[in-house]
Amino acid sequence: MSRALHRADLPLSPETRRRVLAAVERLEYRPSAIARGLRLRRTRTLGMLVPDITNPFFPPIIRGAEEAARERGYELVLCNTDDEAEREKASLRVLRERQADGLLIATSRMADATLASVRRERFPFVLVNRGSRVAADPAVEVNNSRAAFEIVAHLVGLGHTRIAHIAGPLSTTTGAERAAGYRDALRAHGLSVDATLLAEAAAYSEDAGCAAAKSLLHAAPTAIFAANDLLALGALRAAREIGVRVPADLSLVGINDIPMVNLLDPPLTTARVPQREMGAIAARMLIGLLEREPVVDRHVLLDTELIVRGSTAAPRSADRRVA
Amino acid sequence: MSRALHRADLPLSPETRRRVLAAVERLEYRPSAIARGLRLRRTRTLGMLVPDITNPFFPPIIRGAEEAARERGYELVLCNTDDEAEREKASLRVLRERQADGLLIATSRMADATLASVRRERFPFVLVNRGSRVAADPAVEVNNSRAAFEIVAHLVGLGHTRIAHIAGPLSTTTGAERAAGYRDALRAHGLSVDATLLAEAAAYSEDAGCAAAKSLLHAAPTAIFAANDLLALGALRAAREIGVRVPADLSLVGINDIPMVNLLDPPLTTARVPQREMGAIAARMLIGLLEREPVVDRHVLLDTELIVRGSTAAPRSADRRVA
DNA sequence: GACGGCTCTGCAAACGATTTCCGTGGGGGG
DNA sequence: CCCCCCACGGAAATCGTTTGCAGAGCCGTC
Repeated sequence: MSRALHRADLPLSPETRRRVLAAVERLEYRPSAIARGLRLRRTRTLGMLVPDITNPFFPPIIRGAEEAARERGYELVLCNTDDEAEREKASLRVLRERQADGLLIATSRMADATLASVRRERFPFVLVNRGSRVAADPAVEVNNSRAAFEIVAHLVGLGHTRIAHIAGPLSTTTGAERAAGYRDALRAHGLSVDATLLAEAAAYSEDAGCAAAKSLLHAAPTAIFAANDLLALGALRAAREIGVRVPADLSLVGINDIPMVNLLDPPLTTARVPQREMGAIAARMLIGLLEREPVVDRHVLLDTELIVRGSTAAPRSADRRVA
Repeated sequence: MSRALHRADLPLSPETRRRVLAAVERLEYRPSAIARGLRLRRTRTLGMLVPDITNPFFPPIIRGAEEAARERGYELVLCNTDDEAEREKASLRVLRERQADGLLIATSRMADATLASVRRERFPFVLVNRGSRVAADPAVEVNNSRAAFEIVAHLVGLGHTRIAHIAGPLSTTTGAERAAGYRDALRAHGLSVDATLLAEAAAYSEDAGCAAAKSLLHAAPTAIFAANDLLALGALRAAREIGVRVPADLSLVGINDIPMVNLLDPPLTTARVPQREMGAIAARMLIGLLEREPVVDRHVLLDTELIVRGSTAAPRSADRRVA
């Protein structure tokens, strides 16, 4: 029976196969994924760890992964970790109990110990939107330094010289790489790196962005490059509260191009991350590893696309110079 | 063994139980949810159907459901249906194969046939943010007519008399109920219902809202009540494109209070739906049904809370009258 | 007519946990 | 001294699928 359904390679007369299929139809036979999982010790299920599905950055990644997985007959099971080690461990336990075949890890700062334990147990995984200290870990990342470089170049091109940066938590690879990219870009454009123009946000949240922006605004930057859109939104709120106009007094840039930032007033200039694609590539990579396909490129770097909108403009001094 | 772990009621000396637990610890024994599911024919898994996780309305509902489920030892498996009958059927098949114990159905317009088949097979389910023709179906809904009434009352209180409505798809229960509530509220305030001030959106999307708003603006309303925030965002875009100022020329209200609408300029007046709570209540209700608990209230109606922000103001004529 | 190569069928084992059933040994009560 | 009950250990059945193996037909060839 299962021979007729699954093993196209086995010799089997067309007539027999047809009869089996007819019986399947008639009895509305639905194989039990549970029993199959028990026997095969694989469930065609991928576990995905995200910090928080409520963060608009993640849903498109999830959908991308889900679609790529479904194309190959895999399902996706989601776990929110809230970036807490406790929840990470609990999620891992659940996914292991349910026999997930592999893991997509999109938590920006999973405790190193947790990641190490996954690695030690040889549980297949792919990192999404983050790297790790271990170069051999398969990962799909954004070219953060290049994104930072383009953003700084855009601001410099508009005439800005006092460009501040709200860094993401430096414990995350994205936060660290973007901050490094910011510094490199400043130097590449002959600008000095001023410590008063650099603040580390406590988290990738609007509140943290607001707090960081308020401290930065004392140093009177003409532009702020925030490490992601949520931080930029916080900075926008801070600017409003203090009475700084965007973009007249302050240009603002984020990263990610999450939904709705195009509807803000002013609409946010940002670097678009191909989220769906990122999720899809990661899922395909993981499935490739699981099925031991030969040529799996274990490290993908995705480029961002700078989307210039209304939140960036020439600084006032430059205006005057032109006028 | 399983006696020691699961059956607290059975007689067992404390010493023996302790020894078993110690062995479990030592061997790092992790029971396989797969094998247990096969034997027990229940998996402590809830399936959840949503149209699109990318729609910011759903993630908080999902998290609420997930947390309530986890509290009782259940997991949540998510399926996006994109409101397509095909995908709905496929998702149902997957969830059945994987032996989900019950379903949370948050798709606004699941094909009646699909819902009927679930009902016929006595697959336990709870409807979320929607009702159904069959009154006996357990559901957690929003008091849509009351929400619509409050919104219209707010606009009337500001002095508006030409109040338009962008209805959601009337095939959805939310769309139909809100449109009905809008009409009732107009009549209750002594205003006539004008067909030119009513448009049905093709979908709950920003684009559909933009298109509907453009057609409505010909009738020169002083306020638009959109059936949800995404539609309101579309209306906002339409107003901007046409050069109508919000709220000076046009007041705008949505429903849901999805994230970031408070950051728009102007921030959106809307009716907040307790999304997390809705998800949590639905999950608890479903688990109650599954475990055959006696007193399960099969129909919950949640109230919204009107959040007045900057997108609503007195109409210009009223301004003049007051001045 | 025997034999080899097909196709097909049926049997049985395994996957891992739960549950039930039964047997045994010891201790306490009658 | 006998009997019964309790705590515990061990064995077996079960869930539904996959898969290996053995054997039964059947046909064609030598």
